[in-house]
Amino acid sequence: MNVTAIIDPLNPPQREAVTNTDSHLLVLAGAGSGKTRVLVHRIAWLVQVEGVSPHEILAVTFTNKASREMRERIYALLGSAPRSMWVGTFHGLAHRLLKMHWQEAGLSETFQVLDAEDQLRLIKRVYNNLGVDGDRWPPRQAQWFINGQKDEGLRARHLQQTGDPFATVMLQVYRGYEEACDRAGAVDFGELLLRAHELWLNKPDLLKYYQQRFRHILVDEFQDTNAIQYAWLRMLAGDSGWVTAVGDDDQSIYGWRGARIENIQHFTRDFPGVQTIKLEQNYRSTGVILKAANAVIARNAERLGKNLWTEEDDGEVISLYAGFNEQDEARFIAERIKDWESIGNLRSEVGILYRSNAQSRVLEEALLRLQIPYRIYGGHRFYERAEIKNALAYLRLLINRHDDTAFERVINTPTRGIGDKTLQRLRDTARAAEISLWQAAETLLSELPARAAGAISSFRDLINGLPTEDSGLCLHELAERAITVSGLLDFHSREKGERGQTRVENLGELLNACRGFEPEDHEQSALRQFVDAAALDAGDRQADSDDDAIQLMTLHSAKGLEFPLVFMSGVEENLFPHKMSVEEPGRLEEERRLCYVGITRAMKKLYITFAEARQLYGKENFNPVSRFVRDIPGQLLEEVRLSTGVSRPTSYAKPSGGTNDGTENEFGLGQRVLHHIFGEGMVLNFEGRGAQARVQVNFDNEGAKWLVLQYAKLRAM
DNA sequence: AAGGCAAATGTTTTT
DNA sequence: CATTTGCCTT
Repeated sequence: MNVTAIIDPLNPPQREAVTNTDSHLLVLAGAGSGKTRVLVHRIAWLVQVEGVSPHEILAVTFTNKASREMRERIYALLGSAPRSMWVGTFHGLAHRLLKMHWQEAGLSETFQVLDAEDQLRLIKRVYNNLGVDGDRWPPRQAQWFINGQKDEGLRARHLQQTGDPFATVMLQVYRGYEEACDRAGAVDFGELLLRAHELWLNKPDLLKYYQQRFRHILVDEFQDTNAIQYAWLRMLAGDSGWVTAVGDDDQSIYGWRGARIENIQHFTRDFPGVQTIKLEQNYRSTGVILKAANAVIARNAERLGKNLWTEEDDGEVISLYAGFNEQDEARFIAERIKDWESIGNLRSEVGILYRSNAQSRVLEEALLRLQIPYRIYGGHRFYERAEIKNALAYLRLLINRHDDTAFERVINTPTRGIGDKTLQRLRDTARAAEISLWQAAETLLSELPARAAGAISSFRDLINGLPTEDSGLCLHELAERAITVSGLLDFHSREKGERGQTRVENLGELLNACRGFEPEDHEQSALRQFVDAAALDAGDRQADSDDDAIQLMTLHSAKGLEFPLVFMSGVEENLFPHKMSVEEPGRLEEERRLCYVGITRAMKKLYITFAEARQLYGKENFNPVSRFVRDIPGQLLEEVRLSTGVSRPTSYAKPSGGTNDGTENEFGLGQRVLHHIFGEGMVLNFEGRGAQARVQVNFDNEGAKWLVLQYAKLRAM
């Protein structure tokens, strides 16, 4: 195989990052600087030039999407699929380890992965058992607490008892939750990492085996690693493994969920002789966009320091638009998109980004009005939908009758007359006798009232009567039987409104996924592997990528993507940076990095928009433009002038008829005005007529005020 | 067991 | 404001 294919498409620092094999490597890869390319080419280099066996390589990412992409690109470059290489997410690899060594890890062979929803349910049950008041201590807070501790590698027994009532309750819940998980053979996401770490900690022989095996460890998005992931990596590397960490401190936006940007510094400290390589040449954006991004991020104090540059031209300036409210902002965006389409561009080349999901609504409405197809990211993903989880629960019961999470989920779905009372009895019995709910149901059959007993025994017969893994049927046939015989399909189809139909469609989609599923190994049944894969992969948010649609998403989910045309919307103080983050400097820096991420998504043209007035949670807010916009040098920005005579949104329309005093002609909505005391501002709203006519103005320095027109002596500007 | 109503609650999200 | 949740009723 030729070396040139590996290194020819690389610039000098990329080449260095690919070929340097005599030290640990820290690759600081700016946005759009070809980081995945470096990872993939480095793997190819190791295999084809250095003669490293794929067997000795472990590459780890954060998302399934990233690991899929890496696999595909390795395959494309090497021309073969190296089966023995471990490529996956932290959670996926940990899961794989725990499956292989379930005994050593102290798990049951059929342990189940809990997703966030399952976890919360279980926590609520622990609350019930312990008699903890859910109103005083919201279960979500306990979930947050537990996950946070696990991210740090801490179990309940590691935590100190303090006088703080909150901490005391949380600790109590954490303990109860750990017990409940153990009893149920359930493992949450954080637990996967924690257990995998402890597995090596407690079984030095196993650790030694993996240390000797994985001589080369490559980590993507290193800035997003949390404490336990870092500890895991460090342990695996030992004294002999070579680590390549690729990341960008400027794109660390997940600190709030445990990611530790400091791991980058720790890496250079903990691994002797780390070579640091910066990738600063950007292949994505115009000069203007990069200069703006650099200017914004430069104001962060805690940086390793990088400056993106490009060989491309400056390109178009960034357009800044001040909408007088969020509807106007959205309308502006939709109109610019119409322009974009009208000159023959694709809609899929456009991304609309926002800080929080709540902002998508108005944007959607505006797009709908102009009949622009869009796709919105976020919300529930495929394997998180109720109907899909119900179907999977039946499949899980097929594999393991003692899967209590699954049992609870479908014992009465579709409803078969097993109420809360019966279920609580099952739980109590199961807990007292340390048996599964399934077993408890068997035991209680004779004691339960006839109706409940009948329902339970028919449920048992139903599950027992379903074809199993070794029935010779293939995966999708098994699944189809399960959802039809159980009555689940029927149940969901009967749901009223559009919902029933979507749910049936989704169940059909699930069968499709079964049909297309390719099992990894042949030791386990396809069914088992499918159920596990579903637990670890939430599924793509939307399947059909062939239709040409605008992409709407939060700034967070935009990381890693790029669009020729980008709208960054709602760029206002208190929204972005979010008001929850402005107090602490550290959190503000993260917001700034988020802004940097947003700007660098744009390839050709960037619009930044904000609203002078915004309805949020039923209250009107007047926020000044974001400080981040002020950080962008003026010559890179062009303020889009409001067209005169902006049409007034219907919600503001006054009752027609009567004489008009002419104010509407003099001061239109969005009109800039000057007041002798308050200075400059923008007209937001009108009220009343004649002598009572009042006008609402958002002054640049004084905020929004209502003024009586006849006294205010406003001058149009 | 389903429907109706009041109350709570509302960054960011992957696994 | 609007959506979700939990509690209550039928």
